[in-house]
Formats: sequence, structure tokens, C-alpha cells
Amino acid sequence: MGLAKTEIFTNLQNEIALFAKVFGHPARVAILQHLFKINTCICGDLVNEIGLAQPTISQHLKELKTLGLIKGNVEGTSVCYCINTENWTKMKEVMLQFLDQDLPKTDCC
Amino acid sequence: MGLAKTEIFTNLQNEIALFAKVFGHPARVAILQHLFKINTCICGDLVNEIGLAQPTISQHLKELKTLGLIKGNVEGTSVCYCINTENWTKMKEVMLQFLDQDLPKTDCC
DNA sequence: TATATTAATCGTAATATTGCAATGTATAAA
DNA sequence: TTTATACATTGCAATATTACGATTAATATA
Repeated sequence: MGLAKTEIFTNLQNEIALFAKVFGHPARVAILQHLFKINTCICGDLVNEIGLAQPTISQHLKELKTLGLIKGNVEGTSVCYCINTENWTKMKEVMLQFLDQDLPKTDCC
Repeated sequence: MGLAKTEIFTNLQNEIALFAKVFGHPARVAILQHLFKINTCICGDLVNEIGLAQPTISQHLKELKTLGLIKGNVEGTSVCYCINTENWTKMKEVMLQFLDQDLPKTDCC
């Protein structure tokens, strides 16, 4: 069917999947890395930094914004984006808990 | 279109995206969590544990195996799956480095 | 006001993903 | 050797994602 059966999973499982999904495209990884590197807000030169068309970047930014990982602020004709530090920290806790599960001493296979 | 322009991104960006993508579905999150919980290997009762059809689970397991995050071992008629601890650790390092970037003191927007 | 600049939105083509019924394959047990 | 069990594979329908040209909306500047 093309759509995940989210109703059979826990809220946490769905939340982890949603966060992971947004990181599941190199353009969004690159956008976030750039925002971290620049630290101070960045505007539409993401289009130059990354080699994708403006509507494509805009679309990726929207997904990051929808999940609350970045903020966008209109400044004149341009828009200033930056990491939403509070939400990033919350997301990080969720993901770390998932990634940091105790490993068995030896693999069974 | 419909496919990511991986060639314009770094190997690391693509690697992060690939790992994240596989975590981007709640069924695979649930499978991994179950494998961690059971610790000792698990076989096809993942189908009972999670509420999806056998071919669907098999497909998700294949993706996890392709990325090297789990191992599968044939034991008679059943197959025993478990976390690939070595690769899990490597993946974790890559993801932690991405998630753990230094946040600015204050958001700019 | 007219024009330029910046970015969001719309529409669409190409491709990927999800889920499952049906079927195939391999091993174990009778 | 037949039958049962456990998984993998195939094929397909429904939906999602990616990318971008064209357009729109909003603001700044001449």
C-alpha cells in the first residue's frame, strides 16, 4: 500500500521513525550540518552551498521545520534559518536512547 | 526524479542518510528493539510480535541485513537473527557525531 | 508606483517504499 | 518419500518521495 501501519506501533517507535526519516536524505543532513557550522543564521545561500534547485531546498527546509528541528525567520526579502536548539536536544535524547541500547557480550550467530 | 542526487553530497552525508533511512520505519525500529530486548537470537516470531505479514517482516529484515546491522543464521527450518554488534557500534559512532554537534548558546530567530 | 529580489507553493514526472497474496525453497519429521 | 514448517522471493497495487519549472507572494529599492 505504500503507507506505514503506524497504528500498530508505539508512539515512541513512530517518533523515532519520524526523526530518522527526516535525516534519511543527504540534502537534509547537509542543510543541518551547514546550519551547525555557520551557527549564526543562514538564508537562501543554502541553494548555492548545496547543488539543488531553490524549490527543492525550500521543500527540505519545510520538512525540517515541520518536525521542529529548525526555525525560520523572515528578514526583509530573505529568510533566516537556524537550529531549534530546544527541540534538537529533545530529539537527540530520543535517538540516543534508541541507539545506545545495551549490546550482548557476543553475537549469537 | 524520485531519487536522491547522492553524487553531490559527501560520503559521510550519504552514509548518515542511509543509516537514518533504515530507522525511518517503525517496523524496523520495533524489530531492532525486540532483538535488543531478547538479546539471545530471535527467529520468525517477529511476525507474531509485530503485526505485519511474513513477507513484509522478511523484507524489513533484509534491509537491516543489507546495511549490516543484523545477522541471520539458518538453524534447521528457522532463521535466527541478531544484532551485528560490531557494525552497530560503528553506525552508532557515525550517528552520534552527527547528532552531537555543538549547539549555539542561543537561537538566532 | 514599477521593478528587482527572495523564497514559498503548485503541478507534474520519475522513482522509491510499503504491504501482502501467491509461490518457491530448504530442511525436518513422519 | 511424503508432508509440514519456516522463510525468502516475486509480482503487483497503493502511496510517498524527490526534483524542478513555472508561478505566486512579499518585501525592498529605484
